Amino acid sequence: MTQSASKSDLQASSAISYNFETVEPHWQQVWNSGDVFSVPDTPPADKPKYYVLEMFPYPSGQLHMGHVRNYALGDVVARYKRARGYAVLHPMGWDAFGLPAENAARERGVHPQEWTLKNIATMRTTLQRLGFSLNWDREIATCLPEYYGKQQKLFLDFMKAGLVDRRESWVNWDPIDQTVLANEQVVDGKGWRSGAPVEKKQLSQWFLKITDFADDLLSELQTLDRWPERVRTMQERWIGRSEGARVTFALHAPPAGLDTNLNAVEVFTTRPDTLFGMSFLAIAPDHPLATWVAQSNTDAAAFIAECHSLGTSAEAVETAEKRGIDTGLRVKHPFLDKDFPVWIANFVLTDYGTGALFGCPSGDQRDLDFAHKYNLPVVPVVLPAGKDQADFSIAAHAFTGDGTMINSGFLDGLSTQDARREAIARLEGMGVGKGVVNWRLRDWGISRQRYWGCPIPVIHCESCGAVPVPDAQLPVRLPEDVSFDKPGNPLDHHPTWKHVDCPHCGSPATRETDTFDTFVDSSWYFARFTAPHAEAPTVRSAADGWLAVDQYIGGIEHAILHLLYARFFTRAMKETGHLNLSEPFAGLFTQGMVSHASYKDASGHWLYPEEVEITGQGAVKRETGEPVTVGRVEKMSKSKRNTVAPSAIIERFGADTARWFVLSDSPPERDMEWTEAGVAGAARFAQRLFRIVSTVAQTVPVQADIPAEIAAQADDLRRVTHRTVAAVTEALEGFVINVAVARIHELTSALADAEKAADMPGMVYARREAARVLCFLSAPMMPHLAEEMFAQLEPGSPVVATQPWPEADPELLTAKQVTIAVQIMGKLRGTIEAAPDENKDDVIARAEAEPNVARLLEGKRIVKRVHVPNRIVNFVTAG
RNA sequence: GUGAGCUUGGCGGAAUGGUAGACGCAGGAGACUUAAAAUCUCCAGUCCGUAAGGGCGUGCGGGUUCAAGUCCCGCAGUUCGCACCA
Repeated sequence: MTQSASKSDLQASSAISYNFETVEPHWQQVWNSGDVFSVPDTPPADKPKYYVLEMFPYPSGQLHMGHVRNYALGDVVARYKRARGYAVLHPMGWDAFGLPAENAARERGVHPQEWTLKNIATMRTTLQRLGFSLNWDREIATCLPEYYGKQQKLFLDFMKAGLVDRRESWVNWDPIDQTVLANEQVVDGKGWRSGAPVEKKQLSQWFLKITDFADDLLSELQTLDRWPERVRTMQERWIGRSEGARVTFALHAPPAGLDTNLNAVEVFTTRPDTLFGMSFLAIAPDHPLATWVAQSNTDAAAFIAECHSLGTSAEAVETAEKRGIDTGLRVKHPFLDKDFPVWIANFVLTDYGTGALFGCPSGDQRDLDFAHKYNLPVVPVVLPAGKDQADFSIAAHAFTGDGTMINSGFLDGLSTQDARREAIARLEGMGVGKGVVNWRLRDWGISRQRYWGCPIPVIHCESCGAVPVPDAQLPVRLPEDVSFDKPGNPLDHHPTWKHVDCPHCGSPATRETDTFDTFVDSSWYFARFTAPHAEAPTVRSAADGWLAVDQYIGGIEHAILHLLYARFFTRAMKETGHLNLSEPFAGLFTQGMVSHASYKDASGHWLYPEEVEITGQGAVKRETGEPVTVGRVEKMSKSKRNTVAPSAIIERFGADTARWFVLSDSPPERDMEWTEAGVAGAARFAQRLFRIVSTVAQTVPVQADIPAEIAAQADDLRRVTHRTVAAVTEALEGFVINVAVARIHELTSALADAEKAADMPGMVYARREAARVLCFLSAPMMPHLAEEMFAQLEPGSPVVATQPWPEADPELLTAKQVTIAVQIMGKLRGTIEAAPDENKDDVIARAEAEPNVARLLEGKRIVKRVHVPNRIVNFVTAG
């Protein structure tokens, strides 16, 4: 035997023991050779289809416990649905493009492709070792041309359909690394890697016009009734529909030399009713008019530069004082014969609305703060209900609620609602404004100045402009011979790759060297899984047959971007004929994180759990015995070193134990804590279950028919068995897997207890029945153990993975005898036994006679007798 | 600021308005063993009581009900998301 100490502890002592090291690979091999998890591209006609999908992993190098939990949950659904007679599509792939591969290349000189493929191989091995019922023949990796080439085709079709745009956009630019940074890569206004101050820079970028679908993406959220409410709410807020008006303010005296299209400033407002309360107009630092002003106004230029240097982090925004600079320009009010100053203000957002607003200090707190700082007038225009105009004024707080209009000319006396309508009507009549719907959602900028991503299939020609790469030249492959010695984008530095002839006119041209945002890759992989090897991006019979995904499972961190982009892509693919549905994910489940205690040694260094030993007195460092501080239970992360590697757990306890533990204690949507004691407990249970079922298999003869004579103990066991079938079924349907686990524990104990009454009539049948049911009920969670037990119990039968789910006999769902609680005034005073659905009067009479109840009822008058069948009797007394 | 969620033993958690604490972890006692591990049996919210039994208990304060962890109103704490969105 070549077992480690810990394994022999668990296994060597007991005569009957589940040897996962040989059993688990054996059944994996049986499943694979029997091809039991494969389904055809076109779903079979004789079964309903079910598509279960977990968010595919980024191949970082090692599977982590969060993955194990995610895929264990998905596998429970897949195996359960298969047993319920569905044709189940359950694929797996790799979200394989992204920055870590480039970082590895720069830091360790390994090529991104090599690094990525090696990671995939490692992680695939771990996943397969866990025994998930996946369609491995559908595996895809987004970094392979077989995938990203089809993505380029989609992009070109989107272009033809007018869903793609190219425009200037502001980016975070790292001047040292010569690269664009995502917002989360900007830390305190500096590049996360270089530490250089980040600059705002305008670049020409590709955009997908997600805002074309804003209305639909919002309204269709209502149809997603199997999505968590909070995810829908988050998306709703992200899309951010608001009704209001656009109003044009003409400059009072446009300065000479000003471009005529800057002669007026357009603002968006949700409160056109408060126009009479205006005291200034504010534009964003990047508004074209601000840029123009800064050319000749050094103070303005300095202010704008300062705004740019300020970080966009939450703290910076929160603490930033409202500041501005008066441009000296003035605009005419549409309704009043007055003009107002134009300020450049740091709190005006460039990319919301029109990047300009009119300030009404009495009706908006930000405007009020600004007015106070710069001594601008505050005119109250909305009178709250119950207030008197004579003594109403605005001090520290703006009034943002509804009321009656005052100081507002023709709007005076109207309600806020009516005033809004009237103001818009007047503006439209004058041709200086209109009612509009404004969206917070912006078009999706997809250009990234990076190597390890899908090349954008466009060629830039001096005479023809941006020319799509012809279909025949797809895929545009990434060159492999690239250098990461220089900062910036290796595609840009490559000596030959970008130089091509224009497909249009044939003259020398250059390839687009930007690649797609990796969110593009994950926006359609669920569709590709339905026909992963096809020439076209999708095959309609496959996609139409399998989609939508019936159950999508993943982390809450993707609640907004990934899910929104995927919803958009599905619509865009529908518009271009690649799909025929709008909503890709009919059901969504967001699982909680896996957390673990964190440990620090005396010098403050984090320690991995395997470096720490928990003793009766506390925690000590395993090697040295020095004391260890046990810190908070936190999400597993490398920085806190509170991670546990799945591969190590599998090696020590086996796949089934790891799976059982992550499913056991906590409800799937909540965070769970990984503990050494917990996983050891799961391992003990696996052994116990195996031992009990094995004992039945080896010692209880087979009896095909239900015996005529059956003792009470055997009947009880049968009732527990059938009730457990019903309870586990209900729990799995409701995704409360921890409860299913608890019910399996109970049946296991009941079967163990039955051994004592092994000789009673009917026990042979009842024990075999319970053992058989345990195989099937535990199979979604511990599939290898289930197969091994079942093979012992019924040798020669087909594998559990291909067998139907057990059915509960309705006759056996009720107990033969029920315990009824007896209360007086709602307080429990005793219990009595009764037959199910026993006559009400008999039950009440016996309840009243229960000794303790009778004692307490003495001398009391019973005014009411409440009887809930099979549950409770409650006496209401008086006096 | 704003939206959503959560709050039950030492811990994770269970509970169609009907015996609160299922199931598990940790703990205690015992059996087996030369011993340990493993396994098995039993105990276990809390307070009073030898016991029978009783008091108090699901964050806090009210309410509805024969009966509230569950429904309603208010408050507190906590977590997460978004955040100068005009």
